[in-house]
This record gives sequence, C-alpha cells and structure tokens, in this order.
Amino acid sequence: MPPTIYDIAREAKVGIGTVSRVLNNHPSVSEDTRARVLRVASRLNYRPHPYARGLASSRTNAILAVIPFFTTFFFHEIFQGVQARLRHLDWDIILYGVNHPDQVEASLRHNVLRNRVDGVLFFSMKMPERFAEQYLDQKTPIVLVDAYHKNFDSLTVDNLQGGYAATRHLLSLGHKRVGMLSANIESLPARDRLSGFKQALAEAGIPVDPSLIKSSASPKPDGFAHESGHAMMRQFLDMGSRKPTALVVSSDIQAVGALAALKEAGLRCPDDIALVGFDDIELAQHLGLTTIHQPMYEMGVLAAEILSERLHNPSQEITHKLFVPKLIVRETCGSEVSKRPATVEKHTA
Amino acid sequence: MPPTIYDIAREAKVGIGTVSRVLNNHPSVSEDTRARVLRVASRLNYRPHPYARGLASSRTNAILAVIPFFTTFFFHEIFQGVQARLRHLDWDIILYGVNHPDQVEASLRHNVLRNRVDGVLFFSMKMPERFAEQYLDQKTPIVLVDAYHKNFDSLTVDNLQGGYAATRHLLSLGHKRVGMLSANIESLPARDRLSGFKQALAEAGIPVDPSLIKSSASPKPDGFAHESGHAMMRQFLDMGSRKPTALVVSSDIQAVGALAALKEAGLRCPDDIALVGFDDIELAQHLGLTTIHQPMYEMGVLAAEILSERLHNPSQEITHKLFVPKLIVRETCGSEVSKRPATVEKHTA
DNA sequence: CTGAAAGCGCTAACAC
DNA sequence: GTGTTAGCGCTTTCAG
Repeated sequence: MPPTIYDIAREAKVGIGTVSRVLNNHPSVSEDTRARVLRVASRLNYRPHPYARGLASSRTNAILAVIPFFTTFFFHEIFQGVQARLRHLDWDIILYGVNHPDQVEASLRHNVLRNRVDGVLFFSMKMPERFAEQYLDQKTPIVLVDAYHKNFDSLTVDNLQGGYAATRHLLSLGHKRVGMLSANIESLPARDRLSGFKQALAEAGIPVDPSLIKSSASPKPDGFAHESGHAMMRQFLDMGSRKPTALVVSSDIQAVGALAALKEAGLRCPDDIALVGFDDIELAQHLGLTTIHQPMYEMGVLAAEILSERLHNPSQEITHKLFVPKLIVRETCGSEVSKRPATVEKHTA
Repeated sequence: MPPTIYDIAREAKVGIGTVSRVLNNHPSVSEDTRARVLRVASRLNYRPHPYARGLASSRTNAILAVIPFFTTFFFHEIFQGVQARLRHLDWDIILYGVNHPDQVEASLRHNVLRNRVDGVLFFSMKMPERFAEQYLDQKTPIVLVDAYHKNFDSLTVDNLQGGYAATRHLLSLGHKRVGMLSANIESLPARDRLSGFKQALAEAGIPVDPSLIKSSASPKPDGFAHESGHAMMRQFLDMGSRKPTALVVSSDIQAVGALAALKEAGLRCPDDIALVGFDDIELAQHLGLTTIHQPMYEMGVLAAEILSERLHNPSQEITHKLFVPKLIVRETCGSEVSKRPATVEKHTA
C-alpha cells in the first residue's frame, strides 16, 4: 500500500490540506512546515496518485497524441521532441495511432469527451470538419502539428520555401533542365512544394517546361510512396535525350523509388540525373540523398510547449507557427560538397 | 458538465448502484431495468469517467508501453499490433520512450508504483535487475517483448533459427565461402544469430573459417548500426581474393552500410558478394534486401493478448513465447527467385 | 498560515 | 434484484 497524504500528514503532524498545499506549491505555507512535509514525503517515497488528483481537480496530467500510422519516421522524430518536453512537465502521453481517417474522430471523441486528457496533439492529418465545429463546445485544447485549421493552434513547415530551396540548389549547380517529380497535387504539401519549384525557376528566368513536371495520381498516401517515385522516374527516362538532368522529388520515399528505377536502367544518380528529395527521413542519410530537412524534433518540442501554454491560458490567441526547412547537401545532387571521401570508420573485428 | 451516473439514476428512476451494475455487466440486474438504464445512458450520451472508475476500483484501463527510442522501425510495426488488440479492449496506452537506460527504471517507477497503469509492455531492452527483484512486491504485470527475463512473460524471436535459415539459403545457392558480418557478440541476439550461422555450416560439412567471421566491437547499439556494417564490409573487401562470396549480416541496418561500402568499392551486390540481412525493416524492401523477417505485428498482437490474460488471471504460469523468423528472398542474395522483372507500376502524370 | 470538511464520479460491500 | 453507504486519494473551500 503506497503512502497517501494522510500518512504524510500524520507523520509531519499537520492536516492533509497543508500537505496538499505543499505538494502543489501553494504559497501560503510557512517555510518551516513546508520543509517538514517535504522531508516526510521524500522519506516515505510518496507519489501522488494521478487519478485521485485528476478526480479532485479535473486535471488529468495527460495529453492525447493522435498520430497517423503510415508515416513512421516523421512521427518518430517529432515524438521524441514532444516527449522530451512533456516528460519534463511530468505529463503522460496517451498514444493513439490511426490507420484510417474514420478512426480520427473516434479517438477524439473517446478521449476528449471523457475528459481523460487535458489536451491533444494532432499530427499530419486533416482535422475532421465535423469535429472542428462541434469542438467549440469543448474546452480541451488541440494543437495541430504538420496540419492546419484556422480554429486551432498549428505548427507547419513552409513547403513552398522548401521546394524553392531544393530547386535553387540544383540550378546553382548549373543544371538547366530541372524537373519535378511530385506527389499527388491534391495534397497541399505537394502543391506547395511544386509552387516553390516554379517560383525558383521563374526567378532564374527559366520557363516552366510542363513535360518536366510529373505528379502522382495515386490517392493512397497522396502518392508519397516509393512506387510512385519509381513509376514517374521511368516516365522521365522514357523521354530519352529530352529527359531532365536533375529532379526535385517531393519526398524522400519517392526518391528511393526513383533511385531504384535509375539503377535498374543502368544509370547513375548524380551523373545521369541528379536528385534532391524532401523530408530527410532517416533513410536519406544512408542513401546519401540530398534533401530538404524538416525540423521535426524542434517541432515536437514546440508543439508540447504551445499546448502547455494554452492549457495554462486557454483564452490566448490562436497561433500558427511556420517552420523553415533546410537544405541538406549529400551525394545525389552531385554538388562539390559531396565529393569529399566517405567517412572513415574505426575497424573492428 | 458531462452526465454522471447520478443523472442516469435519476432519469431511469433507479439507484446509482444499479446504474453501476448495469454499466459493468453485473449479472444480478433484471433485464427490464438493465434495458431502461442503458437507454437513458445512451440518450444522455454518457461516458464513464475513467479516473473516477480508476480511483474506486483501482483498475486504470491503461497500460504502459516502454519502448527504446533508437529502433524506429521495430517499435513502429510491433506497436501497430499492440494497439490493434488493445483498442478493441478499450484500453489506453501510455507511451514512454526511452533514450537512455537510466530512464527505464524511472519510467517503471513513475508509472507502476503510482499504479497509474494496470500493466506494462516492455520492449527490446534489458529489464533492470534491481527492478526485477524489487518488482516481486508489486502486482502490476509486465510482459517483455523482444527481451527476456525468467520472472516475466516474454515474447522473443528465435534468432538462432534465423541465422541458420539465412546461412542455409546462401549455401543452397551454391556459395562455398559464406561469411558472417555480425554485431557485437556481447549482444544475445547477435550471438544467437551467429550460432545459427555456424550450425548451418556444420550441417553442410563446411569448416568454420574464422577469417570469414567479423563482429563489431561497438557497444553503442551493440554494433547494430550502418557504420559498423560499412566498416566491416571494408575489412572483408581488403581480403582480396580470399574474401567471401556471400555474407550473412546480423541486421538490415548493417547491411545498408555494407551495401554502401560495396558500391563505393565499385562492386555489385549479388554478383560480387551476396548478402542476407536480418530484421526486414521497411528499408529492406526498398533496397531489395533478402533478409530474415521478424513477425513484429503478430508479436505486438500477442503481447497485448498475453498482458490482457495475465491481468485477468495474475496467478497463471509465466509463459515464454518464441517466434520463428522467416526468410524473405529479394535481390541481394542473387537467388533465381529475384531474377523476375521489377514490378510494373501504373504510370501517372 | 492551517485544520476540518465537503466533494470529484464511481465501485463494492451491505442491507433489505 | 436493488437502494444505500462508505470510501478510493486528492483538491479546495471555509473557518479560524
């Protein structure tokens, strides 16, 4: 039987109210009694019971994380950031993985409406409009990460900027025929990245050649899949001499497919066609893929912070934070920087 | 203000005790009143308050998942299985990612000792002996996944069998000089995989050539890293004509590094040196890596089930379940099967 | 500043 | 079968 505040109260010769006050850093406690209570609590190895606390205060000390189960890497990194911050705040994270859009609403209902959590972190998915509206009755704060809705705090990456940077880089390397291998343009991120591409071209005074832009028609994960990268790369290769010398790819995972297609065709990456991906998934590093890095960890940390702030001050204005992605130069772009020798590893046996 | 059992009791003209019984499927309630209560509850859109329930019954309807934060893929897949099963049981999952061994104990203490959860799923890490012992006082069930300790239920993969299968496959393809690129043999999985390798060789009547076995000395993630794969592959290549014609690699991530080293040396994979990995991480598929697949999803499902069973029957005997890994033939082994043309994708534009 | 007392919403033991 | 009652461990008035 773990110790309760009654045990502490008895041993410290105070009332339970005082113990509670000490434990909650309530100001009106004399330094003397505070110290005494704290000492007893620590001696007894006391841990507050979260449920009792939750019942009495209607705070739960837990948040819900609703994440899509189809984007491994992204979640993984971002989540580290979230947890780093939340652990510090002594909050628990209830995880809810979603495979199908239908489950999104279920998760929200299930947890939020039962006030099992104080707040929600909602990742990379479209917030169901129905819920967004109905949510107005609710007070549980929701922070959107890699997703946007005007009624909620959100953190997103500047995809246009990313597409722009990727294209500029290729252009600066001397490429004239730069194309874009895009995901389904139904997807907002894909569209924005494409816009960045076009903008960079325009600035460089290069007219957009429609044959150099191909986008997936797959609705599956909006074409963000290696199959789509493979298929579209094949199309580019079929163009023969009219094919691009460099390609901006709208996601690393598509770049993986594109790379495979290149290899199958007996072509080499920076030499025959240079590539810049998007996302900087773990794999990118292993593949030597030049790409656009999204500050996922930082986003996770900030998401936790924003949620925390809103919990303390529910009426503050809604904020929309935009992150700037960063170009990571590796080998697939054929840049000078990548011509250095491979890292030497200590040998082991 | 969400409805409580008092609201239901009033409207259904019964006592709160009866409402509680109905809600908990207690047998001694007449069909009549049960139906009436249920109708009111549904009309009021009643949801039990998990914390109140938890306080009163000292059941939490939540489990803790302690996962290592350095193995992305593995956790991801297994977790899907866990959740598929647990969602069904209407349990919440509190996630606790661990970056440093020290945090393991903290997480356990923090959650278990405060009885915030009914049970724990503990992944891929060494259970701290101190905790294991002290745990005897506790009643919170713990199930180990991809980890072993005699005092706890566990699910593990038969690594020896996997190493054996990988080696057999290479042997059956006609290779005579088959080597092993192993992780740190301090790690039990690495050791078991190596044993499987040796066993297959022995059965085939091939003497073990020590120069054909190299293992990482890195303690980091026990040498399960692409750097270690890269470094050791270089060593193999330095052997010149005495180098192996095929290699069993103790993890896919190492195979990635090995593949890179091969490429840098201007060599090709199935042709110059054939490779079989271990794990079947998502990446393996993209790379065409022949490997040993661990049934991660299934392990997740079963882990949830075992935990659930133990919760209902704490005194049942401890079970240790061993999974059989499966060979997945792709391209890097140079097997006939892989000689079929690449999958044709529907083109999109 | 501090003790006592009243719940938070629910379960479970106890009567009837 | 069903109502009543006593907590679960903690927070939060309300007195003093």
